[in-house]
Amino acid sequence: MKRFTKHTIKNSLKRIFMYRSCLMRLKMIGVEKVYSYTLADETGVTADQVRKDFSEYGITGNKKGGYEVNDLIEKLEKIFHRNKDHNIVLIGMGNIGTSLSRYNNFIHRNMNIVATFDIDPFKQKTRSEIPVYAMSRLKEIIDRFRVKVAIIAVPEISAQEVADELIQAGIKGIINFAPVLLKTPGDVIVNNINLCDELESVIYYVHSQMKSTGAKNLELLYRGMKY
Amino acid sequence: MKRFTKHTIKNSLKRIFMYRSCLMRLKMIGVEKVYSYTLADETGVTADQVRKDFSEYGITGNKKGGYEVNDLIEKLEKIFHRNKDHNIVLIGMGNIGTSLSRYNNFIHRNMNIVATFDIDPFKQKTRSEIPVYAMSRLKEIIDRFRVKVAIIAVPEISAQEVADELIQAGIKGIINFAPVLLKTPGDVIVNNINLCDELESVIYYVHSQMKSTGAKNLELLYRGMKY
DNA sequence: ATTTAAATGTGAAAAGATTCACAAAACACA
DNA sequence: TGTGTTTTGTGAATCTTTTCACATTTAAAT
Ligand SMILES: NC(=O)c1ccc[n+]([C@@H]2O[C@H](COP(=O)([O-])OP(=O)(O)OC[C@H]3O[C@@H](n4cnc5c(N)ncnc54)[C@H](O)[C@@H]3O)[C@@H](O)[C@H]2O)c1
Ligand SMILES: NC(=O)c1ccc[n+]([C@@H]2O[C@H](COP(=O)([O-])OP(=O)(O)OC[C@H]3O[C@@H](n4cnc5c(N)ncnc54)[C@H](O)[C@@H]3O)[C@@H](O)[C@H]2O)c1
Repeated sequence: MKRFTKHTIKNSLKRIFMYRSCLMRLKMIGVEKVYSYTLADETGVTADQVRKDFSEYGITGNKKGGYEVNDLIEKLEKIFHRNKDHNIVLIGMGNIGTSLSRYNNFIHRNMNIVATFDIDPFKQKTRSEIPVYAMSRLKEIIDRFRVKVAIIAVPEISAQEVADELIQAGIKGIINFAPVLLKTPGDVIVNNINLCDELESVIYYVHSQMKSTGAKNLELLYRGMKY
Repeated sequence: MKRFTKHTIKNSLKRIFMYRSCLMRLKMIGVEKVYSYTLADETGVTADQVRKDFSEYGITGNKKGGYEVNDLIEKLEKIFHRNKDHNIVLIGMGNIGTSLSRYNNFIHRNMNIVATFDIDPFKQKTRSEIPVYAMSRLKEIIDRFRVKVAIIAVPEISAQEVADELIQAGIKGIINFAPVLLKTPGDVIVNNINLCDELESVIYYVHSQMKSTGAKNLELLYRGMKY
């Protein structure tokens, strides 16, 4: 019966990524030293949690002295092998694909979209910094740039088909913007981003809050993490 | 010390949204009846979990007979007061903002971006289906359309400032694409979408997997939900 | 009408995540 | 050098989520 395995990223790991991106920001504005509660404050978790997370991943600071920002970033980079560049491909140069291809923050974090692909020959002629290739050249480019991670930004109907092609070409990780759950082999991770669902959940929350001032019903559905 | 409350949406509620969008899709392709394992299969969770979630929200089906798709959708709509339209505003008509403003799926799910805003006077002249207003008209429009939810798609540096203006104007829910944690009062929910972090976590996963074939280290960091 | 098979629905058990609480370390200052 | 203060690091306790297991219901088959 088992068709595929859905990998869910541990909460603690997600938070570690938050800490990292927060540290980069703090570094940029000249902060040199942080305490567990500094990071807590910036990321919306508790200081206990920050320390517990660090403990889980074997990251240590200085008793009383907190953590050196540079040192901490370096430790995280090492643990997450993020010191080298990563080549990415993007499939589907439509609305969202084009905007993602122009997103500078990816590059700032050593993630380079080296090539994009589209079936539409018209899109392939687009003047853009990153080349837009025909789908027929997928494997060639993926091999050449040793790409392991891809972004899917094609319509829902084509998403599974494109995922299959990508996996065939050796891709091991996918960020999927199409609102479908892709079926992939166990060794290929998929991270689905469903913006409609995200927006709906906010609407739902706002609605619930407006209805029940008594927070009785709300309590049931939401958990407030205080700090 | 407490500055704000971070609301995290319950996992079960997120899954309920997945079930819903999945049911809509199944309905479109003509499916009339589903079982807990059908939904499990489509959404990547276990059948037990689907039933447990339904149980939590008081949704029932027919023993042996599964669930009627129409009936189930209706129950979800009722519970989530999603039968009426919701007006949304979007701030920042740059790369991602523009692509979001053109995203059809929002409308298909009764979420209408009624107006967009930008400080750049040039952007305000853009020919687009949805009007682009100056920030000075924020409160006026939000009041007129009774908007409660906003999308922030402005640069990191301006995000907090824009959030403050929105809250001033009566907004109660925010989807934030800027990679910063917004500080908001307890009754305003924020859903942060951080695409860099999402992409990084995929890269991290792929890397770990390639290093440790023994799955020993992996086991520590990822949890595989089978079904 | 009776049996069989296939689902649901839900307490109870297990696993996982968060918070608590406090000992240990280290800095500051007398 | 010693005393007080601040912050880390981590087991233990608590709280939440998921999985298990099975009684219950119902549709279909005989
Ligand atoms: N626009 C948004 O803001 C937004 C937001 C969230 C999710 N999405 C999702 O992202 C996907 C793309 O949305 P969009 O608005 O950019 O759509 P779009 O139609 O503007 O772009 C889709 C692109 O994919 C290309 N394409 C189609 N089939 C292909 C195939 N088999 N191989 C390669 N390329 C192919 C098309 O030529 C087109 O350029 C959809 O699944 C949508 O639901 C979009
Ligand atoms: N481009 C992407 O694919 C992408 C992906 C994820 C997240 N983001 C994030 O989304 C945000 C926008 O990214 P972008 O690439 O669209 O940037 P952009 O520069 O293309 O667009 C930003 C827009 O916001 C407007 N703006 C700036 N300050 C404003 C203010 N105070 N009030 C109103 N409008 C203001 C600008 O005029 C501009 O039109 C950034 O925070 C970015 O990190 C972008």
